[in-house]
Amino acid sequence: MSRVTIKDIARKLNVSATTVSNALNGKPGVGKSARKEIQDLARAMGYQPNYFAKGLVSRQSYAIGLVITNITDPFYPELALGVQEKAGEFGYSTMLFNTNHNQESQETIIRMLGAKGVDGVILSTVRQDDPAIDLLDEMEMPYVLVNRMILNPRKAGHIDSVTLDNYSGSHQAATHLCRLGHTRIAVIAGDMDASTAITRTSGAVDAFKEWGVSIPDNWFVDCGYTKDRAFTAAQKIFTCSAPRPTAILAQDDNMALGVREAAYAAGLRIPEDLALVGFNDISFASLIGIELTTIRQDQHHMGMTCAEILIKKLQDPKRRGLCNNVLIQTELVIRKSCGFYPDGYT
Amino acid sequence: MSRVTIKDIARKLNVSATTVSNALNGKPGVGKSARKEIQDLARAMGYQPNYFAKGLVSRQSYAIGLVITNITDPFYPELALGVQEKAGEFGYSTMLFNTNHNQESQETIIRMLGAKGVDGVILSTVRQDDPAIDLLDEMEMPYVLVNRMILNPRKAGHIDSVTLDNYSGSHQAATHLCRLGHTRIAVIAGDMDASTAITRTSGAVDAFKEWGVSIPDNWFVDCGYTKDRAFTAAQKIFTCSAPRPTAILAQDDNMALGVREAAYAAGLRIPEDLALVGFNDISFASLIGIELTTIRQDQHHMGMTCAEILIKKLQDPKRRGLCNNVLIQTELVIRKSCGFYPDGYT
DNA sequence: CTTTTTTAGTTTAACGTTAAAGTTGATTCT
DNA sequence: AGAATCAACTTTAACGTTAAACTAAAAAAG
Repeated sequence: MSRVTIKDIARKLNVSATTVSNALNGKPGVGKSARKEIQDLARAMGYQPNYFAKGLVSRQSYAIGLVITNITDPFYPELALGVQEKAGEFGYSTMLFNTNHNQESQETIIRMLGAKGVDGVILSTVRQDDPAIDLLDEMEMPYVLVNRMILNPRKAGHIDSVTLDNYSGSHQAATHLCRLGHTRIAVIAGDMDASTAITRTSGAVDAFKEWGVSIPDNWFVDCGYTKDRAFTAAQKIFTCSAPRPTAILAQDDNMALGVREAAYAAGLRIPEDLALVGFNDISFASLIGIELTTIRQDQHHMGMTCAEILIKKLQDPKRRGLCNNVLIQTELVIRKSCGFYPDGYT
Repeated sequence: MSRVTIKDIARKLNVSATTVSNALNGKPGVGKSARKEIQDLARAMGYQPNYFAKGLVSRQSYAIGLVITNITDPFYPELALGVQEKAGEFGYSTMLFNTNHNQESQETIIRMLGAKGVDGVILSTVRQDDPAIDLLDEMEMPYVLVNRMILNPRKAGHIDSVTLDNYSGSHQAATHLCRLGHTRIAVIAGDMDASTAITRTSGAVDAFKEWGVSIPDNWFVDCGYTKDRAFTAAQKIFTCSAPRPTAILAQDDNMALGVREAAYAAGLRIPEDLALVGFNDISFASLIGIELTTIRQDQHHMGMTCAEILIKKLQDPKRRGLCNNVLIQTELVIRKSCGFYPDGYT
């Protein structure tokens, strides 16, 4: 691989290595004809600058790390793609790592990213007071959070984040159920140590208040963002509650799918016996037979946005002091799972 | 980041940099007590070896590249996860790149991987006679193909690959349809320039022969591996063919979902009016209301396998000459989309 | 026409690590 | 006891690139 070095080119043309370097990097101090000669020869010889030598002197890797929980969660692929595309535009490559929700491995990964010399990190799905954040601060590694923000106002002011407008998304979803006349609504919440779940819950609670809907405590289930846990939680609600809820607000489409399976298992029809709303609009939510009413978010855009914030910050030291907290707007997508079809939708 | 160098440690302990390096890398020539002292101080100072300096002298990056078409295709996340996990076990990190089916960007990506000094590449979904392969050979970059193999016997002998046993998988699927009594079967084939599609088609064709089923030419559609194209292809078949096929063999679950939507749009019920088989068993194939009969494959295992082959090859030059072509076994998963439920399945 | 400035270079050193060759002084062998 | 071996180091150089300081000649300025 890349065996041709700057020195080889220099030797052939009887110039110094520095001149070659300057010529190829568009720096001044090289004559017009010599520059062209050098560039042509470099191309002809298939010269590729050595990444390690460059990194050693510049202390830049032009690589960023993207740390997610698990790429097999349908929430992430589109996000990862957005990050990679935007990073690619700036000439950065992306290293993707899965923590599998494991705190320890998250720290190991971050340390490794540091050792590999990435220029910055995009960190998804951190918890409040996550030690990963302190670690990154300590390493003086630039980073941007995505899909979670730090709510603690003391920290929040200097931590960049790109998140959904979870409050208004969840408010929209809850309002939709209330408007359809539901008054017995259960909320299957994601991990309540996550900013998304906290904010989504408060959006729903406020909507319920506005509509005068009150909900028993045991219909708020803090169950963790997985299909299986949502299945179990829903099962419990269906068997233990009389009267049963007529609607369920799941804070995530995967969880909604879990609820759906539990509902079918309990002999309930959707939407006839149970209205169901999800959150995320993963690709499969639109399939015939599923047709989940949900809150759409543009993960691709989220990915692009956080990559852009990070890289601009890397490239422009002036931006270092500024703090970006971007809220991505959501959209209510009405399908069939709540039993209300808008005009033109069949 | 990683500001502590070997020299800092050396200076503090009045030894040479080489001794520190040797002590930390477990090499001989360092006294027991000195070694311990060095290791302790290194830990205390938070020493992290500089990746670029190491790479510059060792010419190893401990990074591999994984080139796929698009991570948002549900086929890939599990594969990517498997690659990363296995690579991680060996201390390698993975750089993921999406070609978006674009030949040119694939070549750009491979060149960039070369420039970034990855030690090897896992390349998915190449075409027969793909220029990417020549490029990798020319760069003398070790690589393993996954999900495709090169059928041309002149080349095949020295190209590692990990693929499904597509022939027998497709044979199983076709046999299943024939055994259920179908004789009017259409095949929606993926891109016929891909080894998977070629092999899957030949497995199906052989099964049809064995059952004496003959199929008109226009019921073999070479349509490209996407849901949308499969939708269009199926639509055409439903409207143009009389009598209509009673079963469709889709060479991919996404395509099967496209066929499913087209069938519903044409007023056909599944399985009553149309039996449908997919291929891959993506996670959504099992959802209630979809319940697609399909061929399961273990992408995670595929990912692990190809990462292992690549890295073992990187680490052991003796293996360089050997060629691995691993076939991963498939399994027929019978759900409801063909109208036959085995015992215990409701 | 001398002095200053500019252009087009060169030389040196540094980034952090490690391989290779050299230097001690102690230990073992005969 | 003297030679050979060994252990525990050190010194030097190299990996490929670039920043910084230098030089020589040409061009511009006075």
